Amino acid sequence: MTAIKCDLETKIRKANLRPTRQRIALANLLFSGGNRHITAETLHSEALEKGVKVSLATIYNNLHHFTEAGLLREVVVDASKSYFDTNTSDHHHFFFEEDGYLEDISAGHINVKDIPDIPVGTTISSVDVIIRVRKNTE
Amino acid sequence: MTAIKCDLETKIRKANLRPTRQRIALANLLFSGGNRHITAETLHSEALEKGVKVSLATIYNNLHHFTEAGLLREVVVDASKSYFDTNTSDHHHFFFEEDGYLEDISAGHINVKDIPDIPVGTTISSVDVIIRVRKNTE
DNA sequence: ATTTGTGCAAATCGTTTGCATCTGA
DNA sequence: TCAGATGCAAACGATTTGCACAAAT
Repeated sequence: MTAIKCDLETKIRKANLRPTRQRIALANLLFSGGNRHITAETLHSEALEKGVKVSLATIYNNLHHFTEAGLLREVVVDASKSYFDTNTSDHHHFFFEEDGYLEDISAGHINVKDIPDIPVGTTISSVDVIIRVRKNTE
Repeated sequence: MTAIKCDLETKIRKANLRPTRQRIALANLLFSGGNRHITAETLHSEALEKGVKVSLATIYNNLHHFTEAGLLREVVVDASKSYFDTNTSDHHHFFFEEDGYLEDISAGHINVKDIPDIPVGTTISSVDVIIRVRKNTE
């Protein structure tokens, strides 16, 4: 427990953030398992379930702080809510439309070739591939 | 003018929609030029500018009707607002992050290869490639 | 002591909905 | 006639903000 906490504290400190009780708890939920895709709401209820008292405002604050610090990556797949991905490396996504579930696709599994020229004075900030998947209607 | 109107009316009729004054006016704004990327707000103000009286609710209704009818395609690039594309063919997008501007990339200009297997019982509903572009900071 | 974070409730923004009224077939 | 469209205003859900209080350095 101390080990994990220490790791998280260092991680948080490196991001120039103060390791507060709530922040550590959220980091713990986010970064202790494998890769995760969460929304503010799911993280909030998860926190409450585990007895961590945090307000939604704090959830949003920290999701944004973590994102700015490069600890999270925002994934835009749904017009109505924001997803955050704990996998910040270069990769893509399956999006299961019915249940709003995301799954990583490692960058190596998709070849994006022949990207057209971009306007002078601009830089590519990311190339996002989203494969939307639906259950068969039979 | 009649020619255009007639074309639009047929288009609307084929979509099983009634060619009402507002609907025709909106279709005219959407489908008379080349390919366009619009939001509810931009379409609304454009309509008002041209003296077409339409409520926002009607704009939303019709954007959705047109989308369901396959006359428009929704593009999810920005968590805070929805874009609709008059180009419904298979293609991708540049997204200029600073000004929220979209630009088409024809499907032929990007090769997406080696798409991984999708779960049994599911079908790919679309493969969206978004190249996010930012102005250089110099 | 000073700066940063937190929680609450109110405010905001895009979008949707309910309902009375109008309009096209 | 009458289903389908429209407009308005109210409702909505996700996100944000303002501000008083609490915690970290």
